[in-house]
Amino acid sequence: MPKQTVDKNQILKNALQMTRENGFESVNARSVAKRMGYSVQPIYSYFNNMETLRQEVYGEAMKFYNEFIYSRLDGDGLLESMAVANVAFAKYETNLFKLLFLQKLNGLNSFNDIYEWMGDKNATKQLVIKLALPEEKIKEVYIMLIVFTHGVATMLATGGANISDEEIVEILKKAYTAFVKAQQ
Amino acid sequence: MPKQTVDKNQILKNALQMTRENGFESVNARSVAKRMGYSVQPIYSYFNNMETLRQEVYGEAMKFYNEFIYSRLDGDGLLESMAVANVAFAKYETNLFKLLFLQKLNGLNSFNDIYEWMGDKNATKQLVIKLALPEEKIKEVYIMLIVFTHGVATMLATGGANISDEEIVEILKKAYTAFVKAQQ
DNA sequence: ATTTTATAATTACATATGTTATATAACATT
DNA sequence: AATGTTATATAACATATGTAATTATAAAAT
Repeated sequence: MPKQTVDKNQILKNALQMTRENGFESVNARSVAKRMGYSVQPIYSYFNNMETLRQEVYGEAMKFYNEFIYSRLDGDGLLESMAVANVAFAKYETNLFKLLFLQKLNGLNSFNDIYEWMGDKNATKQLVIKLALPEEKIKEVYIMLIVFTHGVATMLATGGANISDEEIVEILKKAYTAFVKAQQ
Repeated sequence: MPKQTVDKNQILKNALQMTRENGFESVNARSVAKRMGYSVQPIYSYFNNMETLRQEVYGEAMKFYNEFIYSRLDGDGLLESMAVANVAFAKYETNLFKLLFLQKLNGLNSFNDIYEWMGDKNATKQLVIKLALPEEKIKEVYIMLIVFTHGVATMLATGGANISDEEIVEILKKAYTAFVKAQQ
């Protein structure tokens, strides 16, 4: 048999990269195969069908997102850095952002869920002390800021907008301050 | 010749309706023709190609949006009603919202543009008086609220979320209050 | 009544993509 | 070395969609 030259990880890596560069829709059997210099056949030996390949790419994208955000978190200003990182993701990884957050969100049924889903309990505790506010109020700041951040992020991802990083930080800071102040 | 039974307006109306019900991607020559009980031929006599049909559907969607929002504006609480109406649009006209606001926004280059684009100058004047704040600060409230609103709207449109209208109004009110308070 | 012509239906062709069937070649086993 | 096994390539088929060519039909013109 011919040497085994293709491997599943390489396929996923390439498909993820294509998603980053040209969007999720650019991922199809022929395009991935062509990019890798192979035929489509090997793809089907590693994945039952394109649907499952896409699901795995989605998973890789989510991992990428988590690492992206995590690497940018700052212990001192967890909430602010979380917000800034998310917007940066939307700005610099637009195609991944679209895939993960503008297609179909995992079941989100109340704003409370947002907190449960994204909330970092450690950050909450820190803030309870730092801001001298009860947990309930911190939680609210959290939720409001996430929603606001999502607004900025979406506008950047869909608007082809050209807003500077400085302006982004500024508006996020303003929002954070406003939400904290509202609780005091 | 056979009676002229198809007309351009009917085509657009049906395509818009299909967009509302099943999403913009569901609009193609055959699907529209089938829905109307005709062949695809008449479509091509009214539109050079599907691309232009889609552009006109986009225009109709925008008209629909404007009427939707406009009909829900309340002179007393212009900003708040604007926010609530936009979120309602995302919730109840999800497919139109996706088409208009999650695909490609018209060139948006700074947050100032948001105000220029959506801002209602009359509302601003009213608020300058009502809140006793200078125009610059009202403008900022405006921008912040639009961004926040867009966050809520997007989450509803993409999340298959099931957030009650009451909860929506509540969180929007909170945001508005916070942004106003921040300026005082 | 016949012819013309506008309108729509049918058919056909092109391309993109998913997927499967077949062929080929390299390696393993005997 | 012959045979079997398997990874990959190639080719083919299926479906969806855009679009153009051809045909059918009914209203209008003559």
